[in-house]
Amino acid sequence: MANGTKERILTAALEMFSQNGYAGTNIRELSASLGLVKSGVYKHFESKEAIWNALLDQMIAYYGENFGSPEHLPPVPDSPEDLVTMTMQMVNFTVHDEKVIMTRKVLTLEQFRDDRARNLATKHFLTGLTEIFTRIFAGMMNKGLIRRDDPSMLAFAYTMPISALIHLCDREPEKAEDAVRKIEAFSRHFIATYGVK
Amino acid sequence: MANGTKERILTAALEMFSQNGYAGTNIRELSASLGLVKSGVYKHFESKEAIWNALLDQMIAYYGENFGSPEHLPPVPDSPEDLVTMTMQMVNFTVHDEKVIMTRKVLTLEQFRDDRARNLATKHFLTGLTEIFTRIFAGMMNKGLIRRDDPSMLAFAYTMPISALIHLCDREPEKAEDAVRKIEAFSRHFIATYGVK
DNA sequence: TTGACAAGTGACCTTTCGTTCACTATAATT
DNA sequence: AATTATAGTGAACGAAAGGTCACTTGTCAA
Repeated sequence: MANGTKERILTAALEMFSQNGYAGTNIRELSASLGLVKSGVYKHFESKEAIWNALLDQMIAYYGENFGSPEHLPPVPDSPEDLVTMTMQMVNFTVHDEKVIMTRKVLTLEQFRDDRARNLATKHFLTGLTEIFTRIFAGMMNKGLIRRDDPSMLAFAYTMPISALIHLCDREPEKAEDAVRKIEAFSRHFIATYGVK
Repeated sequence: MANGTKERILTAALEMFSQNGYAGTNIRELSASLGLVKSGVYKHFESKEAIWNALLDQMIAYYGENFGSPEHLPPVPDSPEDLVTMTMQMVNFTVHDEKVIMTRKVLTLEQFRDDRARNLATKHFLTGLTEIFTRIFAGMMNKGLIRRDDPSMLAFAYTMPISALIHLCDREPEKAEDAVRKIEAFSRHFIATYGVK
């Protein structure tokens, strides 16, 4: 006993919420997937909503630690090819990491119902990505790698098409390979457009 | 009697599904919002799933008629400013039309559960938009308005940031004005980048 | 006028849901 | 050794879900 069941419940909840949404998930299945009976869950959480809130706490904390913090910023690329490489590393991680995939799906499914999910979704899908690449592009402009321009506009123009293809991977995983290739092609096209010759 | 109740049910279903999702919607509330009792709904649809399927049929047909058909393509702009104007017309419509908003939300919420919703979501959010603007940019290249380049790549690069901000409007309607302004700024930046001088 | 039918009602059924509770087994504490 | 806390069980509960059915009512065709 006493074996991190609370964590296992949260993991299972993430999995089920990301597949069926909050309303489409029931405690019976959730506990069964952990090999225990549904009342056992209530020894660790007082309600379904408490599970949801704890999961959101965890997601918010995870995001803050891994994406929201300034010290976790990727280094400024040294060459156009470096930007492509760095981008593809990030993309390959985010497209294949199960936990990150499920987090995106949950935020997608609950963004209209829960305020915290709404806010985190906007960070995850829009402002967070843009902020990271604003710094990157500002750095690359200083290094003379890309033409001087509004770095936040470039970041927006760069990250949103990539984000759209990441969403496609979540929706149709069998298209993931194509999507990743398309991202790389887009990245090269982007650097060809904005890079200095 | 006999007053298009079937249509009214579908309208109410679109509204409720787009707010609470399929699983989060119940027939009692749905019928109550139409001023009738839940068994009345079953005179028009044999089950909740039948409502869902009919709604999807309707959404697919609507998309085919208004976006998927070649004859409904917007004309090729005659100037860079024309592209901005046309874009903002489309954006202002899509961001404010209740039915279109609710359709996007439903597709967002059910894309992981229902195959037809999945396919329509990809069309709606990705391939459909890209195809339309591929033709537009090809036409603009022929007119010498923008530099020769891969039109489908440009269409992708143009539509996805716009799409991301449209999703933001769905998620946080109070930010809609800002988002629309940002779309216009992006559109101008895009044409400044790819337009011939 | 009557008969048929479509549309809507209200009571009811079954299932499933989230949640509670008395109880048990185990491990740690005193 | 006795006690206490923790984690888990299984039965049960009330509410809410989707769905059925006998019945009523209004409309129109024969």
